[in-house]
Amino acid sequence: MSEPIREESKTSVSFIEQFIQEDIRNGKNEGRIHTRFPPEPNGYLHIGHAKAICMDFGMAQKYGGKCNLRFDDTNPTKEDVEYVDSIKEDIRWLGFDWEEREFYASDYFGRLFEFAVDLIKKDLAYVDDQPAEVISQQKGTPSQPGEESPYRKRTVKENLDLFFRMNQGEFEEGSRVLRAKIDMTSPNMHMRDPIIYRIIKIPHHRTGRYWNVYPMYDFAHGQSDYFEGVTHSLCTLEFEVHRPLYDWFIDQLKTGDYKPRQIEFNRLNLTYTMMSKRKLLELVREGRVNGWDDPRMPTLCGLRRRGYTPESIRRFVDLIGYTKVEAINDVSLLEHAVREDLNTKAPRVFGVLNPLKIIISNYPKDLVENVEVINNPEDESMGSRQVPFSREVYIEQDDFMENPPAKFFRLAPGTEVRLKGAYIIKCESFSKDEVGNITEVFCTYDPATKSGGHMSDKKVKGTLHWVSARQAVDAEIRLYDRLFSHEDPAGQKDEDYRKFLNPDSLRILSGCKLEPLLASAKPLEKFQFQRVGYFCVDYDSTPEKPVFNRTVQLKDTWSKVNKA
RNA sequence: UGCUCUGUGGUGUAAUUGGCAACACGUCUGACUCUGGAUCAGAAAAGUUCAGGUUCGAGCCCUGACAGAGCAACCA
Repeated sequence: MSEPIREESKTSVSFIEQFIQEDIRNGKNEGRIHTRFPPEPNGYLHIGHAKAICMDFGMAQKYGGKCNLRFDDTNPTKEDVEYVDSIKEDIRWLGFDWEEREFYASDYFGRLFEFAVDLIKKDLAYVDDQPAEVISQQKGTPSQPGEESPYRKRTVKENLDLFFRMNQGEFEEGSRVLRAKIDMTSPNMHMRDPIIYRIIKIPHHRTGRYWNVYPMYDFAHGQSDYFEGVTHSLCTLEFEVHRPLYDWFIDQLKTGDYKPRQIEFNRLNLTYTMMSKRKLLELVREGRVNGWDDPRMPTLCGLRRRGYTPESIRRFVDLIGYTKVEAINDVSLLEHAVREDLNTKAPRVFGVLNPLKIIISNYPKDLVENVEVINNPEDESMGSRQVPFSREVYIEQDDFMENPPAKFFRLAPGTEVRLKGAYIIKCESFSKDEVGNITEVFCTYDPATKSGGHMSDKKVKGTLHWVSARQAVDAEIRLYDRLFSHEDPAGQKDEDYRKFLNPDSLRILSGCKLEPLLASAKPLEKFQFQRVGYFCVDYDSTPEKPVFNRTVQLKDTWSKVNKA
């Protein structure tokens, strides 16, 4: 027998990978492959970042290179150590390792400052004393060229003096900036004398009050790549127009042949999902969700708590691919990826969400039997377990119908069904309360039909999952639905997205009945409740009060029966 | 009105670099019933934004339109 074709060999090679292969072929940068993942520590990582992480670390892995983790911490007004820690945890959880290469743009503040001084000396940078609005006005518009600042012709000596004094804290925030001297008439706005240093007096989370000037993104990113020996700087599409500036700075800086290269790819967008860090922060602050790790959030910690596996997220990223098209990916593909993964990993267990009591009138009152049930029919190695069975059991409310339609194979007056792993029972009668709700169903069982017994091959139309009433564990189950009811909340006008919030995104069911072994389930353990869906034990679960989050629903094909 | 990028079934991606447009998700059929909402079998669905050109042959090359996105933070 030949080995099945490896998943990897079926996947096509992205345009980025083609560039990388070409660079290796040409012996560029001695054939080294070195990437980096550069988050700004101003929020939690979400599934969009997972796409970048998989690319950055994935390419290094595949081509025997390295991938650095670098925190892009050039703006102390927005950043915090809280985020640094969560980012590291989430990358590890996803399954990637930066080894000892944990870097910070702030590590390079000294060298960047020197480089800026260098540019000043070469008359390629100057201090501008104008206020922000004036500088912005002089920049022109995308269709109209800008005009030069009156300070553009300052002498090198004066620029040097002012820049040092800016850093000594002599001037107020906003009073002066350092700009690169490039071309105010360039068709590319980013080349119109970009601001490269600004005064900020808020302490930095790592360097404290040491600096009073901080480099802008464009002045830090490429250079940091260069300092670290990065060869391929992969980022998202919106940085495409920054590339000439990226190259300009590195050309001023580089001394040998080595040069990093920026390549852009498309961002991950998901239907019904909002990925803007700023807006996610708003949802947290306004209390519309219960924190960054609320299972409805698209954050990695939210998905983790919801029961998504790192494998399923990596698989999803692999499925959607990397291109330059602004795509909106269907969440159903992500859901498919989790089902696919969990289907093989999550043991099947009995859990009844909406219990209906069955009383088996001819079953001995005090008898408790243990019946054996397979843990995963797709994987024998997962073994089996014992489940207690007794005279009173719960089944799912919608597994019983008083007036069943055609093709309803479950329990109804006069019909027989098998209780999975146990006996065939027959419905004899049922009782209702004043308002007409069915309260109890009375059945009889046939002792000869026990699973594995001599009459066990008797045919019945349906099989139901159940939980023994006396031994059942009462649990709380949280059903999560999509946070937004609009397919593209992120595409809406800034403040509009709130009106697409789905009021039913969280439903809490209490009094759910589970089989006893689930009382000792550990947080983050995953199960498939037979016929109901995939569930994950929540962090705040206790043996006294187990709490389960629904990871994802099974595909609902049984509803066809109800429609008929 | 400028510059940069992008247009392939409903969605996301392929197409050995010029050779019968393929795969996945989704949708719809059907089979299977000691639960597996799994699995299996099948179907519908694009002629590649449009118009020219080169070629025996174009999704791919050329020209010109059209459409969408990004760019005017002392954010990243």
